[in-house]
Amino acid sequence: MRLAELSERSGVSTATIKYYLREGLLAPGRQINTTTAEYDEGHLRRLRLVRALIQVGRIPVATAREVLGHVDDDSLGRTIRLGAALWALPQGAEPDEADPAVVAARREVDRLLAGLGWETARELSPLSPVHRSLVVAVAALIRLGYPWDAELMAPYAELMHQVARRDLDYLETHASDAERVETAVAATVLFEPVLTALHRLAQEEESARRYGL
Amino acid sequence: MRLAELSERSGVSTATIKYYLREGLLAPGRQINTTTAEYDEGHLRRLRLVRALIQVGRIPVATAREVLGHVDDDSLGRTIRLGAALWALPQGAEPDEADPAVVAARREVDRLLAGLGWETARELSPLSPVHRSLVVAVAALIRLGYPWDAELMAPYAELMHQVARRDLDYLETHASDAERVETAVAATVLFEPVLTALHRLAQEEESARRYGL
DNA sequence: GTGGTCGGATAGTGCCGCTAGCCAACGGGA
DNA sequence: TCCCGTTGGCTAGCGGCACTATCCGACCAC
Repeated sequence: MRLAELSERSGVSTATIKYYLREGLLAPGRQINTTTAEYDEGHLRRLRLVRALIQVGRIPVATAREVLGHVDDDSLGRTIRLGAALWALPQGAEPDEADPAVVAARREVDRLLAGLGWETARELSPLSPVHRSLVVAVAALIRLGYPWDAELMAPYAELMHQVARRDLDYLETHASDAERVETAVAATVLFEPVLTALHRLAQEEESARRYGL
Repeated sequence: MRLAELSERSGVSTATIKYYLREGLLAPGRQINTTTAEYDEGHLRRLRLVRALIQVGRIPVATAREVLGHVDDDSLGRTIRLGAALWALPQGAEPDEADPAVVAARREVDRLLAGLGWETARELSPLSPVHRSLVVAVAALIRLGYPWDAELMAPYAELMHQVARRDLDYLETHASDAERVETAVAATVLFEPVLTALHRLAQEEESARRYGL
């Protein structure tokens, strides 16, 4: 398969594919001569993943490169690779530790994790980017004056834990060992828009039931 | 309160506040003379909301203007205003109806809503932007070759329905009538990053429990 | 009266995700 | 054998977005 066919089958313009190649999101094809390269089904698959991450998952190109770099890093074990890939995902600003809302948010998040017994999350908490983005989001709610503490978050966390168990069950049944890291990344990034949309639909539905249209 | 104080108390630069005033995200202050305007606590509160929507909720400035416009529209009833505000929220591309993945995704989403008995969502489905973004996200998963049908989504939808019930309970206990629309918008937009972060934390935790660190 | 601050306006900046155009080197069909 | 379309590589440019910097003339406190 050459560039034009890769473009046609993926629906991505040749100019954009060239851009992804330049940015290292897509491995170069097998060079046949100075002016021709051959791409395979793996390239097509990866290209579709890249598009999904960027367009549906709203991940910046630079972040996608980093994440996919970890996915492809054969020098590491599966679990580490996955951890590194997910570690690279979060975006968003650093919390300002001088802000009292941030201090309060951090306290509540730590209390939440303690109450849930999420020991892994607690051990990693000073470092984890996910933990940081949770603190930032909670701090925003507190700053707006909404009471938002560990007791309020706990049931939400339990529900998301149920979601996470389903995610991993899905992973175990639908992905072979070889592709598990890639599938895990896709699942983390692409389930989120689905969850968000279901959340909003559920809000609309429940709101209509309680208060009418 | 004048511009400088509004800036100091909100942590937003005067240049940015001027920009928000220009863009209509913030009502002008009470004009004292040609060169001075007076702002009040309401302006401060709104400014913090705007910042939260844009920075934490990642909503584009133009969308925030539209959403807040609906929140402030006194000519409509509360329910309508809220609906209009939430209607304006979603971002993201239009689905390409010629794409077989999109067709399949739409079919599964419709089956899902029928199975759940979410009649409101079904009635609005051809129009609702949330419905569209769900279709786009599901289509991306299908395009990547993941089996993803109504039966798989249903338990996720039920869980998000439980989340939505909590959201509305929270709204009923923590917001007065007057500020309910504003609170509802804040809740929809700002709970999402919290949920997303909890989701990823739960994934990390569950993954560590199943497979070790 | 004069220095500092105000609101208002305009132009510019930096980043991001492409996109367009050029080039010389092939290579498959007539 | 010729020739024209396509290729990979390269560089430059574009359009949108969220600010940001600067200037200006008006004003007010001292």
